[in-house]
Amino acid sequence: MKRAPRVTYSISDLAGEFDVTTRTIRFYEEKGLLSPRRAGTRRIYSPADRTRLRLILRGKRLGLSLDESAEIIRLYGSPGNNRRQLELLIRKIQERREVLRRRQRDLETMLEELADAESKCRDALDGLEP
Amino acid sequence: MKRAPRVTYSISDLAGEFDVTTRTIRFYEEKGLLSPRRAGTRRIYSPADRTRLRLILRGKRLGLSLDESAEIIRLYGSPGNNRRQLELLIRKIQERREVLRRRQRDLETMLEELADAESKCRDALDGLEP
DNA sequence: GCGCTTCTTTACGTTAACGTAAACGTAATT
DNA sequence: AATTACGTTTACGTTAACGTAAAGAAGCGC
Repeated sequence: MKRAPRVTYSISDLAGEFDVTTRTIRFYEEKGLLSPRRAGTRRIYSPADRTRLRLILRGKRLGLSLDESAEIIRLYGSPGNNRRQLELLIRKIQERREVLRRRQRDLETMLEELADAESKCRDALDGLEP
Repeated sequence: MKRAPRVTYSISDLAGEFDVTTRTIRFYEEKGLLSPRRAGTRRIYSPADRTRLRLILRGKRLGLSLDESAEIIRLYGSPGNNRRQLELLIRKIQERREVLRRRQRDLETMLEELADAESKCRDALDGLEP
């Protein structure tokens, strides 16, 4: 029998890895987005906690508020036993996907516009050095 | 000869169209992101102003700060006469594109995860009603 | 056991991005 | 002329998301 690998992280491990301050991580906990185990008074983070943190930060980069990220994370975690619950959950997920697809289009547009701007710059440069 | 179409918008026109408050639009002006013409004391927005506003709001949805959006908008607007200027501009644009491409990957990942969560929900539902 | 580093809680401060309200001007409608 | 609708400036308030600082535990390396 193999032992479970038993990977854990300290708060500054995670802070270092994701390039945020420990204050930020504690703040997320305060808001209910993380709830690490404790060893006495110290926080011990599991790989699952780490994943959560990554989700939160990714959400932030995409312009989600912490509350929005919190909701998404609840979506992942809820086992959803009841039938009515499950259907509601699916609807919620679909809503989220809609929003994200819209952002995807926003991103496309923005990238195209930037590409356009860049090529215009290049044209201007070419016109400058015959 | 055709007349120029002479399209203009009032502040509440734009507020209505983009679903923001007039306060928001004035705030953007205060920050230097918009500078509409005036008719006496009233603000008159051109199609170009409208486009700017759209850029700003799109940026917001993608998690850009107003300052970041301001920089991007300057990128579009700057004629870039000088050669050194042009090269610097191209570099800036490329930086921006890099960041956006990363967000694109973030978005992909998030969408996949949501799709996954949804199908798991559906499986659970199927297991419930034979 | 001692110093050093890392961790803890508590609490007040800060910044961006607006909200909200007052007090007033102007333009069209009735 | 009075009401209604929309616009203006000025100014203080609010919220999210942390920053910063103080003061004290607790593990570890020698």
